[in-house]
Amino acid sequence: MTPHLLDKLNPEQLAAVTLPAQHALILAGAGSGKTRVLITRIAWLISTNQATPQGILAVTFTNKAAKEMLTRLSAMLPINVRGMWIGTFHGLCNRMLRAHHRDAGLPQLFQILDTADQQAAIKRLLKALNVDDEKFPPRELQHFINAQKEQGLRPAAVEAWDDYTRRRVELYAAYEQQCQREGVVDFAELLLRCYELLERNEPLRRHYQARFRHILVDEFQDTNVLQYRWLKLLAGHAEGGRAAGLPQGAASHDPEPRSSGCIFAVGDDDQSIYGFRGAEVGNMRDFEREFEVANIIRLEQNYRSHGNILDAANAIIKHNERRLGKNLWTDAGAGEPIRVFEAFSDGDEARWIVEEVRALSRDGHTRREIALLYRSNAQSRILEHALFSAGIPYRVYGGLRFFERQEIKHALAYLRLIANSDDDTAFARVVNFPARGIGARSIEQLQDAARAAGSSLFAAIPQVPGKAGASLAAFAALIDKMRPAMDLPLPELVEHVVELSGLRQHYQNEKEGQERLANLDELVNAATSFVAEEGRELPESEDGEATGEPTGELSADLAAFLTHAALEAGEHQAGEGDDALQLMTVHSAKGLEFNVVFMSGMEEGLFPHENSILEAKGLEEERRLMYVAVTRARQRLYLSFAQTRMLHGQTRYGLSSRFIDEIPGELLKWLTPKAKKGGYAYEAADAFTPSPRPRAGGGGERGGLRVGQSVAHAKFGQGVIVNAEGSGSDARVQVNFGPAGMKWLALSVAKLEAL
DNA sequence: TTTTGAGTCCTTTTT
DNA sequence: GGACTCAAAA
Repeated sequence: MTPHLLDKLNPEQLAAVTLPAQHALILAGAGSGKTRVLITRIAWLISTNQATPQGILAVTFTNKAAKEMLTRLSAMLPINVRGMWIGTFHGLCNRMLRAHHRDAGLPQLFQILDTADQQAAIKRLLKALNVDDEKFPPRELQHFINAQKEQGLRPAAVEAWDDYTRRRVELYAAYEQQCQREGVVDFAELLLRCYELLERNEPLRRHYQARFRHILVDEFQDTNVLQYRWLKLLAGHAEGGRAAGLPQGAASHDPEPRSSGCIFAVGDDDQSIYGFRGAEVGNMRDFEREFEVANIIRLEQNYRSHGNILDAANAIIKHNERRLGKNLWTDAGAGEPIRVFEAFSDGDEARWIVEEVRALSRDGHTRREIALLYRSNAQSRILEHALFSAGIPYRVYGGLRFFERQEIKHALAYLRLIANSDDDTAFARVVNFPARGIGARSIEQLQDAARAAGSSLFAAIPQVPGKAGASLAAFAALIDKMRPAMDLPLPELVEHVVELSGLRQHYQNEKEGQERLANLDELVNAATSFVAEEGRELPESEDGEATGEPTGELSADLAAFLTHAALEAGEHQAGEGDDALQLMTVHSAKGLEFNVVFMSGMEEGLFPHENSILEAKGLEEERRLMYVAVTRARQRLYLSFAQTRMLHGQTRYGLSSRFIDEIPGELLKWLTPKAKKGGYAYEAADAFTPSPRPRAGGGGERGGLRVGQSVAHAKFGQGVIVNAEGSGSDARVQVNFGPAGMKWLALSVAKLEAL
């Protein structure tokens, strides 16, 4: 027992940590010590012998959070956390599927498709079935399939209302067959397959139910339908109606005796920002009702931010209607006001940030403690450019991840082919890369042969006659030649494959190949550190699986590495230890905190993003995102926006974000003169041709129209011009008509009346 | 078959 | 601004 474990907790935190073994819901505001409560709870359960490390399952959403949990836990307790079931939903499901791959109907070395792989697989499928990808855009189909899976729906269970959807369901079914044949699994499939495994296999389900006495869930507000059902299954909570979408109710109390664990869920409905990928805030309410949660504890004291920052966050989130309700407070002082800066252009904004960062550095702030946040990844480029020119070290999270770079994916595809030659996605990726004279026609022949034989592309190679067949056979020979290298240690295997595949040679010959070569070397390093990594989980052997398989331990290394590459694509970052400025999207900033936060791009259409402005639901999610952004800051918060911004090669004119207006004025300190809304916009009257350095205010106007101008339209009603492009007779304006939506109107056609 | 160049669409956020 | 697709030329 570690007596000082509970020392520094406040009464609410203490109550949460030491709750009896019942279902519990902790509503934890930003910075209220949520993670701390979760970790201390685990430590407390173990050190008071209420649970064994093996009896605990703790699940998070990001690898970052899972890793942190493991580190902090091992600092608290003198135990080996290695074998513990702590990880992301995807990671834990993967682990379960690997352990019971046969019961789950998967090959032992099944591969995981990331988003790009999945899209490639769908494109390949559409091509093979001769489906018009104009009518069924791969991206859209991908979303459709994932959405169904996240609802827990197999093709047979999807209700198709129209022909279009019926066809999409057919394609969904075909996609499933393809994946099954190739032995690959996409992200959503990991969860669904694991859920079905537990649901159908009663002994297995009982085994895990009996084992996991305590199930702890971080960021519960981000769970989707399927994840919630998975949790229910593990906690032995019977599902109501089996049919999808049926509200339970009939079976609200346990038919099975309580032979299983209880759920300790921690969440903050105000920080639910993953609705776009199926997260259901409603799960919090459902959980409360279905599990008859007696213990709801609110953690409202914030230990992170100064008062002004917190007041701003509270003021913003108050504009949302659907809330469980909670108000953060702090006993730290009010602190500094929130600084607001208006820039002429995105470039000016970036340069101003650079200057401000320099000043902060002079004042003794560490760069590591300064974060630069933005709404979308595309915004990072201009910031990076300015920082790079200024010689300020920085580190970008997210964006193009290491394992998503093309040269890395190519190398991994060779490795995947070695592990599983049926992996057609990997096959298609590298069969002609580097170029070896196998073009579209040869592939087509091969595909026909494969379809006729019902086999994978690789297996169908001997079927192809002639010259194409010879080239293909040479490729097959190449892969076969690589295979013995599986007996080498992983880093050497990677090195070997980079060499034999001709990738190294290829990039050496390429003009821009230097960086790619460096990345391939980095991949070897990544393999080295992966093998050396201490905290890596060992292959599960408790259920007698994974014995007697022909595959040796080394290929288990390979499989684990490939899994790591797919599941933890973002984890591998160079320059981790440096004192660098932190750049990331608001989404990836969740769960982190910094002394100083710059929130850039505070413009209507960007933040809130124009795609979400129209529906209340979308806008509320944007607002929660803003709430997350604001609450990342401990001492100082900057909000900045630009009047013009380059977006997809076009100049866009922005208004300041409504979220700035939602902060009480007395909390703000304008670093530039505050203009009246709509009034500051320079007139774009010159037929809206963007001028390089727009003048502010004044000047003549044409037809009384300019960005920020209120207008009236006969059909759509009143609105505000938010954007403009083109000139002369091509001039078009984008108008936000509020309830009637966002419209692009040609000035020569639409009759707009200036108000 | 491969390479190159013009043209198109894109972009929200992540495991 | 860039990744990707498709057409024409080597």
